[in-house]
Amino acid sequence: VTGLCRVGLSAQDAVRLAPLARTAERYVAGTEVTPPRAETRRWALVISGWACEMRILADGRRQIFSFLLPGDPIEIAPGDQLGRRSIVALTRLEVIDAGPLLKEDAISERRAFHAALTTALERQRERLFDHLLRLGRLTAYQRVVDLLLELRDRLDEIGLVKSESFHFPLTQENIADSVGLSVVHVNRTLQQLRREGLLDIRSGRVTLLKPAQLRALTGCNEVTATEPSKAAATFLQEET
Amino acid sequence: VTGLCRVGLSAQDAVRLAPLARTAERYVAGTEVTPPRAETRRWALVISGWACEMRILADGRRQIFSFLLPGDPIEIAPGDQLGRRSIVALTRLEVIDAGPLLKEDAISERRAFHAALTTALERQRERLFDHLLRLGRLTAYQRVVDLLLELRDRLDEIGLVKSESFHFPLTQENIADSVGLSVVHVNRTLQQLRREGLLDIRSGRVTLLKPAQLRALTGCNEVTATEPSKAAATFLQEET
DNA sequence: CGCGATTTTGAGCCATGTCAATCGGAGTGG
DNA sequence: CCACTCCGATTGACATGGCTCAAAATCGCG
Repeated sequence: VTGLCRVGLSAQDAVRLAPLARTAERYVAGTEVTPPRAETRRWALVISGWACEMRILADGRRQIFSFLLPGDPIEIAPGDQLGRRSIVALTRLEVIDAGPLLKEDAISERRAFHAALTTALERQRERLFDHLLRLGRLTAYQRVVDLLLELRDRLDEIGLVKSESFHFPLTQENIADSVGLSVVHVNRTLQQLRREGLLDIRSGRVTLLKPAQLRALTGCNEVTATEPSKAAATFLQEET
Repeated sequence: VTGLCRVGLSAQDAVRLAPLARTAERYVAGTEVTPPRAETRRWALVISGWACEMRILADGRRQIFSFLLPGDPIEIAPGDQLGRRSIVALTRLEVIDAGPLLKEDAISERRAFHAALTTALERQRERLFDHLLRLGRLTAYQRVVDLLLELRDRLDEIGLVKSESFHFPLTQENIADSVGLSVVHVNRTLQQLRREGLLDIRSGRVTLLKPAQLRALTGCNEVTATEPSKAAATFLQEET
């Protein structure tokens, strides 16, 4: 039920829908979430654990597109395979099939769930853009910080952050595969952050020691909506 | 009508829906496609010209998330602004509002359009993953080639490629903003490709001289679905 | 206690960025 | 038709961030 709450459902709706979520699937770290059998698209929800959306290249290198935390929806299309996009558990993982929830009889609960799912998917999409920017325009140092801050914020929303500290099961290799760096360089970057006293990262736990300064590091991508930057204004000259 | 065809509609459906597409908006290169007035999400279609989905950073740097070609759907949410994600015309651009098409009375036409839109959006999403991989795991040389090949294939689908040659309005700076490189380095990369006789790019036109070799360059991301690579198998050990 | 997975270190290299200048073509006004 | 301007493409010199390779040190776990 707590898992359902995390999707963005009210506690009431979550309680009512809970019976439908009996069918939790479990995965071990390193296994792939099974794609749909038929031609149809499949929907599921992460209840506990971490997973990622990734692609594996022929030469063995990997690119992680996104991390999936409790409450995140999973969408798997029939075409999604190893070479395209697969969902892989990074820890022990609990997932429930969203099919029954979407077909729930009670209109209001179904509506609520549908709405929650839609906004969650929308936010997932936004995160892809953030990630694109991270890979395209940020420095290694900034990429790592930016990723950690994203994860902090997402975990915070589902109540898994306590005084800037949270459980962190990612391997340095996972981070590297996400932010497009080599493991060695991720390691050096983390060491620098430690040395500077900005964060503490070790044995499955991260603590942000100076959150404000960390945010300032990647703050270059914050634009005050009320006052578009001069550069932007230059680029977007109005039609004359 | 040709524009509508490009969305993936049959010629018949396109003809029937054409009257609804009278309200074409026109934009000049460099202007932003206007976001929705209200709280609602807005849907539109590119009829002619090129646009891009981008974000502008406070320091003036940009990241292009995707290029939009004729037939591509545009989705603009209320939250999308300069600092987040904006749609900017790269050439003269014609766009029609998809609202009326989605509300068309005739069921079958509406269905057809809805289906076309859905699959187009799905493919757009897939392209984001390709782009993520491009930025995260490919070399400068490969990134440029991979991007050009994507554009070639998309243009080919809408009949704008003739013997491996197509109109190409992108500036080297646009390419740089897309693939996350500096303009200077994009320039050098293109020169190398020219020198090697792989492609001809100049004055708004690209010709792929050796398509097969170009594809081979980025072929590292092709995995035969029937035979997952050994590396993948290693990573995805089944539960014991 | 020992093994595989992960993290850490060091050395050296090269891909890519930065800065700054030049060049070329298209439009524009005189 | 010419001088001027502006934008995009091009070049060279130089700096450096991040990669590779290879080895060692640690950690987690059975």
